[in-house]
Amino acid sequence: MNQPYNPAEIEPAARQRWVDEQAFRAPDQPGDDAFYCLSMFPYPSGHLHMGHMRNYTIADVITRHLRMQGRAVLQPMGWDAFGLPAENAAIARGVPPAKWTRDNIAHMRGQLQDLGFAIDWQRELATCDPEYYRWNQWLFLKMLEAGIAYKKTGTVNWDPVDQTVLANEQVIDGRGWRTGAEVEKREIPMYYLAITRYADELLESLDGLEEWPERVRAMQANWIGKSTGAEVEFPHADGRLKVFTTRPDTLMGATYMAVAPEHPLARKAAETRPDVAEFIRSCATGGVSEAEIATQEKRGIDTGLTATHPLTGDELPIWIANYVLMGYGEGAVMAVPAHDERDFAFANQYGLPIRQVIASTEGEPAYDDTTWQDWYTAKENVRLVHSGAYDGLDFQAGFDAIVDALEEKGLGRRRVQFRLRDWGISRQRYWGCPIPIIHCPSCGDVPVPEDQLPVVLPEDLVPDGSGSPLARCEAFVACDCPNCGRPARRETDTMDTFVDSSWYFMRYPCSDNHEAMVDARTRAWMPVDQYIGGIEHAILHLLYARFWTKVMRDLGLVEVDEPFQRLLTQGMVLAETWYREDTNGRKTWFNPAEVDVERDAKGRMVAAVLAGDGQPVEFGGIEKMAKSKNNGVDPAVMVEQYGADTVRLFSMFAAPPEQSLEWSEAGVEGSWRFLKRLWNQIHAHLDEAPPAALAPAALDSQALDARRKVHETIKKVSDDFGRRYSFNTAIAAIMECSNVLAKYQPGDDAGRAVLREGFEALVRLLAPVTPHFSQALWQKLGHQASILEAGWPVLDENALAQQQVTLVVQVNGKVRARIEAAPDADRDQVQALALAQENVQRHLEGMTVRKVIVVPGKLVNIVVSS
RNA sequence: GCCGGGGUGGCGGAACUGGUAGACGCGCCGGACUCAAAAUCCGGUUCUGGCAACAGAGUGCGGGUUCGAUUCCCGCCCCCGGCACCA
Repeated sequence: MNQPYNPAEIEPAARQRWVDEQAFRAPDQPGDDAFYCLSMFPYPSGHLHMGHMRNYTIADVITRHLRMQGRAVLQPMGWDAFGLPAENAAIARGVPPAKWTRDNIAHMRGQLQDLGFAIDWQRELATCDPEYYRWNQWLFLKMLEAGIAYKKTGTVNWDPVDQTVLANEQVIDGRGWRTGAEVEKREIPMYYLAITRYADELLESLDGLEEWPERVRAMQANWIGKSTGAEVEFPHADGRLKVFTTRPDTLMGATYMAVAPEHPLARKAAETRPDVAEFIRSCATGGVSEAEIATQEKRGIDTGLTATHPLTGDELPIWIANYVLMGYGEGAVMAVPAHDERDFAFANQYGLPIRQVIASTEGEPAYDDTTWQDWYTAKENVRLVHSGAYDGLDFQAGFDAIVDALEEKGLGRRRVQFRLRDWGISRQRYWGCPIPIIHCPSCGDVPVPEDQLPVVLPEDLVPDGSGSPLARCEAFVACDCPNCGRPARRETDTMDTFVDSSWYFMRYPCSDNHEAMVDARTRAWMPVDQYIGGIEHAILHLLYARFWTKVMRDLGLVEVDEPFQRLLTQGMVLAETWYREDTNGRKTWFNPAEVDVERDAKGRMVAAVLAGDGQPVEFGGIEKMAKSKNNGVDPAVMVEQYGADTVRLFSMFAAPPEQSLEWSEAGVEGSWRFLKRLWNQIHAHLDEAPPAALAPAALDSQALDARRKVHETIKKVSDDFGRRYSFNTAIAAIMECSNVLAKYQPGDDAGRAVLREGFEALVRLLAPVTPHFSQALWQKLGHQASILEAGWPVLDENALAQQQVTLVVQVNGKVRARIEAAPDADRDQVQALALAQENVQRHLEGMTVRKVIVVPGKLVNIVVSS
C-alpha cells in the first residue's frame, strides 16, 4: 500500500517513457506559438558542474512549463569543444586534445541525460567537428570578400622561454604560468573582424532588447563606449600629431602631449635617444590586459620633441606615457592636467605645467593645482577662463567655438569615437578552427577555395606547451597554392573560440545539413526566444553573437537583426570553504562534505571539525565552487544520493535565478523531505475512499478555504513561472499549499474531491521542476497520458472569492491592531471600525487625529499629533 | 583603475507598483513515538525588556523626501562579476 518515494526506481522509468515517446523532438517547421529555449552550451571540461546543472535546470523548467501549455519548444544541446583546457590536459597527461574532448563529451552527455532535461538530442553538435567548423571557415572567407575580415598587427603576451604566446589567464603577476619568465608584449600579424563597423547598430539596437536585463544592456553600451568629441591636429617637425578628445573646450589648457610607447613618434624619438629606447623597452614588459595596464604605476619620459598648439602656436613637449593606450583613439592624447585626473597626477609627478581653463559658477571650492577635485571635469555650471577669446563660454558654446576655429584652420573636426575595438580572432594555438588561408611566396595570402573546405585540423597532435604543434606538423602546413599551384604554406593560427560560440544557436535547427551553413529551418526558428547563461558572458560572448548575427543578416543568410529575444543571466553557484593552515602559512582546503559543524543553542556556528580525524578546521567564507578551494560539489554524486528531482528542486528553490546560489546539503535534504512528504500525502489520499465529483456550491467553509489556497497557488505559480521567472517563490507557494492541504481533514466525499483537485494541481505545477516525480504521481492519480500532455492547471476565479479580509490599523505608521472587514467595505465603515479598536484608542489618548489614510483591503493609518 | 551588480533573522531567501519586514526552507530549542538511536510527526524561533497583554529597536553606514521607505534621492563602506587570448 504505502510505497516509499524511491527516485532510483521512478526516474529511469519516466525517462524511458519520454525517450520511447520521442517526447522532446522539436518540429523542423515550427508554428506561430513555437518557442526556442536555449542554454549557453557547455565547455566539455570532463564533468558536469553545479553551474551547468543550474543553467540547464532553469531552461528545462521554462521548456517544460511551456510544453505543458501545449507549445512546441526547441531545447537543444551542444558542445563548445575547442579551447585551452584541452591543450592543458594534453600537456599534463600526453593525451591528444581531440580524444580528451570527445571522451568528456560522451561522459557529460550521460550526466545531462540523468538529470532528465527535455532536450532534443537529435540536434546535438560539437564545434570541434569539421562539419561544424567548416562553416566558421566559410563565413570567414565571405567576410574577407566583404572586407569585414582583414589583417593587421596586434599585441600579444610573449613568453620568451617557451617561445609561445600566452593567454591573459596564463600571465600571473606579469610572468608566464609555466616558466615564470617575465612576459613581454609582442606585435604579430593577426586577422581581425571589423565589429566597429557595426558599433552604431550594436549600440542603438540595445534599446530594442527590452527583455534583456538592464545591467547587461548598460554593460554593453559602456563597452561599445560611443563618445562625441573632436580630433585635433598638433603640427610638429615631421607632420601632425593627431589626437581625439571629448573635451575640445579645454584645448587652451593643454600643456603637453602624451603618446603611447608604441606610437610612431615614440619610435622616432628612440632612434636618437637611448634613454627613450630603454623606457619603451621597459614598457614592453608585463601583460596586455587592460586591468593590468590600468592599475600599473604611471610612468613617462620626455621625448625632447615638441608639437605646436593649433590655436596659440605654443610649443608643447611630447611625452611618452604608459597610461596612453595605442589601441584607443589615435594612441596619443592632448594632456590637460587641470581637467583630467590622470593628466593631473602625471603632471604633478613630473613637474609639468597645469593651466586651469574652466571655473565653477556654482560655488565649488576654488581651483587648487595640488589637490584633485571632481568638479574639475564638470560640464555643467562651469565657464571657460584663461582661454583668451573663449573666456566666459559654457561647455557647449566653448566646444563649438573652439572646434569651429580648428575647422577653419584645417587642424580639427567633430568626430565620434568608439571604445569598442575590432575583434582579433587569430590564436597561436592548436586546438581550434584553422584559419583557411594559404601563404604563397608569389601570390601572398590566398583564401582557401570554397570547394576545398573544410581545412581539417589534424587530431592526433599532442602539444607540449612550447610553440605551436600545428606549425610543426608538416603534413598540415605543406600545400599547393590554389592560385599558381606552386608549393605554399598553410596559415597555422586558429580562430578564437568565441567564433564557434557566436552562431551555434543558428546551427541547431539544421545541424544535419551538409550543404549549407543554415537553411529555412534556421530562419523559421530564429530568433531564440529565451537565452540562459552565466552573467560572466554579459559582454563579450553576447556582443560577438549579436555582431555575427548582423553579418549573417547582411550576407542574406538569416532575416533577424538580433539573435536573442529574452535573456536571463544566472548567478554563480557558491559553497562554503574550509581549510587548515600549516606553520609555513600554506593552506589545505577541505571539501564541505567532509566537515562537521557544531552549533550553539541559537543555531550559530561555533566550531567545525574534519569528519576523518575529528580535528578542527577553519571557515574560509562562501565562495564560487572551484578546484582551487576544493569546495566543488559534484551534481552526479548528489543525483546518485537523492535523485535528479531533489537536486533540481533545491537548485531552483534556494535562490532566484539571477542571484548567486549557496549550495547546502542540509538544504538539499529539506527538498528531499518535501518530496517525500508530498509523495506520502498523496498516497494516503489515494488509500482513502474515492472522492465524489467536485461540486463547489456544496462545500463547507473549510473546504472553501482549502480550495481557495489551491487556486491562489495555481495563480501565483503560473505567474511566477510564466512572467516573473521567479522559481523560488513558485516552489515556496507550492510548499505552502501542500502544508495547507496536509492540515485539511475532509469528512466527506465532497471534501475529498477538493483534495483530489488540489493534488492534481500540485503534481502538475511541480512537473517543470520535478518531472520524474510528477510523472509517477500523475500515473498513480489515474492518468494514462504523459505528464507533458497533462495540461497546465486552470485557475477558477470563483474559488478566490473571500468573505472577510484582514486589514492592519496603524497609528503614525506603527501597527496597533488588526481588523476584519468585507473586501468591498467602504472607507467610513473601515475607518470607524479601526478607530473603535481598544489598542488604537489607547494610542489616541490625548492626541488629535490629523488625517486618516485608508488603503482598501490593506491598511488604515491614523495620523495623530499632540 | 574603469564598467556593472549586491548587502534583510543564526543561514539561504520573501515582501512584484512606496503600504503588515522576515513567506517558504535550513539550522536551533522543546515535545510525541522508541529500550535507544535514526526516520517521522507536533509546537516554538528577528533582537531587547516583560509571566503575559504589550512596549522599544530593527533591512551595510550617515543624511533626506513621505502619513508611511528594504523599496525613491544624496554621500560613504564592504563584497562579487567583467575588462577584449579562460570559457
